[in-house]
Amino acid sequence: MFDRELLQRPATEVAPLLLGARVSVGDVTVRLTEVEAYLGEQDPGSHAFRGPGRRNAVMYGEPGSLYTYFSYGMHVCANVVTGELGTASAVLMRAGEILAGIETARSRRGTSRTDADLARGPARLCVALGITLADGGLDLQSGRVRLELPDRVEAFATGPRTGVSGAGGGEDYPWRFWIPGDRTVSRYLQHKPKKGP
DNA sequence: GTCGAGATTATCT
DNA sequence: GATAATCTCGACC
Repeated sequence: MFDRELLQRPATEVAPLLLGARVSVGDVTVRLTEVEAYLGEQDPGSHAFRGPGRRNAVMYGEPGSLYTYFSYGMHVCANVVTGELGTASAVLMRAGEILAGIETARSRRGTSRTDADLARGPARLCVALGITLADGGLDLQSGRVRLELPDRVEAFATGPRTGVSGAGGGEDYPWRFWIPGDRTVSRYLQHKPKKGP
């Protein structure tokens, strides 16, 4: 199913609902196991914090669109745009489990050894699905990239965002959501225990 | 299995 | 010119 009204809610509410959702591109289908919420201009960790720009314009647009961006030069990451028109909230798809088209995904990601690695991480997910910058702004209901929401809400866990530099990371923004116990959840996002006194 | 450091380019100031 | 919502690789247990 694809409920656009559901996607008009703030990213922090939509994010847990996207867990277990299926994303399909061509022959490849992925089940989302980890996502992260970004609340636009009120969120210091968001690309939209400093206002609209060429890169993040899609985030201000229709909920249910695909927002793609380049990070660290070589990597592409994909978001689902949420919130009402004019708000810059979005949910970053961080990891997933390949349900179909695993051979296509494998051939695109020659470096992965295990199947669990194929879509573990935002950039890997995009490579496995074949999402590029050219797919940014597409409609997730009718475009090349399809999103299908789960029938039932999965059990989920929350935690602080990591990978966000400067303000916006840490415990003040516990907007990371994942399915507990899933092996496709990125390891470096798990709680890092510290050896302390 | 886990941990730590380096690479690389679109986008914005 | 600085910045970044990351990945890969090598070293170690």
